[in-house]
Amino acid sequence: MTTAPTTPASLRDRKKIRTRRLLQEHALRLFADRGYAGTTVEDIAAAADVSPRTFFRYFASKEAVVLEDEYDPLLFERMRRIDPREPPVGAMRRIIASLLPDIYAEDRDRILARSRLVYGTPELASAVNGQLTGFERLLAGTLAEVHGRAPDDLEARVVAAVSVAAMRCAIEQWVAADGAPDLGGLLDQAFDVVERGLTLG
Amino acid sequence: MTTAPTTPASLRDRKKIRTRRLLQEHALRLFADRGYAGTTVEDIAAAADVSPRTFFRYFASKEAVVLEDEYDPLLFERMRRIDPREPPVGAMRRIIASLLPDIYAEDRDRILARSRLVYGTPELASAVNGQLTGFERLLAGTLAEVHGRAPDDLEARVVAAVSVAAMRCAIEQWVAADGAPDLGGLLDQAFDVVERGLTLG
DNA sequence: TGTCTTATGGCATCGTCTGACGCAATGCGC
DNA sequence: GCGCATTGCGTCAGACGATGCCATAAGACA
Repeated sequence: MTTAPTTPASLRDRKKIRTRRLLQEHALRLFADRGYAGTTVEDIAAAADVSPRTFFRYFASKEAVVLEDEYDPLLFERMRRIDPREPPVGAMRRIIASLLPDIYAEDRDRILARSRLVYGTPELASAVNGQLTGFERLLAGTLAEVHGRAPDDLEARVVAAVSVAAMRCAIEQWVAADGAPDLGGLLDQAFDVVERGLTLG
Repeated sequence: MTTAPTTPASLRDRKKIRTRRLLQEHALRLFADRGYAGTTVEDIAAAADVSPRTFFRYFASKEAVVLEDEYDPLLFERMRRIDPREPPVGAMRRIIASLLPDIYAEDRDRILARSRLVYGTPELASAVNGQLTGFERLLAGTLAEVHGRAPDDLEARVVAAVSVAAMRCAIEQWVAADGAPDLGGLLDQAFDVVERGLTLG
């Protein structure tokens, strides 16, 4: 994932980054140990050796510490550059496929663990849906703009919503199978169903 | 909506039904007045003249008082009777179309008001997504069963997820336009996009 | 070193939600 | 009607998430 070298800047900034990472790591460890509901923000703060108040300065909510995702911005960035002549679904496939290898190489296990936690915890699953909705909205807007349609165009929204839904299915399946099958293959399968107009093979 | 006459049964049961309805009505009224966040469970309980503790005996959460929906079971029921030879999307269209007139006639305004509240309140929007996920899962299971596939079949899940997504888009559009366009027409438009493999017209 | 900025901790508070317990209303067999 | 079992409800106490406020400590900068 060729994380940019990002000079640590000042001591202050380095500390902030460190605290943030500490909080997230301890949180995920504790969640895995005692479950999400069985872990309080106080526990996490204590483990990271900061006050509970400070936890909420880094994360807007207990959920946020799990949902923070560094890949969304990347995906957005690429979406914005879609060629209007390219069929929407094809574009989605291509972009995801181009992002996947990097993610796979570097963060596969971390993402898998986090996903297991998310899908095993109703509250988190619901929250991640909210996140996907945001993504969907942005995607719909981009699609509408690229194709010269009104910002709230129904067809653009459907394309966006359906693409996200297909993607989500593939990922869920992947997580459910403990990351055993190739995610790229599952995504292809899912998008194939969509492209042939939702008929069962 | 030809609500079954359902004899009121015992006095106790009638009281329970009454309290439940009271809580829900006052809640929706207060939410409309002061907003969702601006209304506390204590307010609702006071308006309905019960203790806050009692509120939670009727509704599992503050959200639940909004999300309670009497149509889901109906939709489920019809889904279960799908003919395997019928294309899945066509079946969805047909079932929804058959349900719509009744809902439209009786509860259109109530549903519209509730939907406005839900989509205008991020927390509720997220919660309703969770509800849709449940519906999606059930639909996927039914589809898989009807077509003789494994319960977690990816294609069945994609079909379910995508159908629900398309439906959701149409409804959101309908609500955003204040119920002005015909919901049936929007649903047709949305499903058309899906059936032609997600190409923009 | 001295000063300005900013991150943090502590405290208080609100709101959601849950468990425990006792009381009162209802249902029911007589 | 009467007495007993059932059950719905209010009260109390409390955990937990989340936020505002203020004092203080740590880092930035000259």
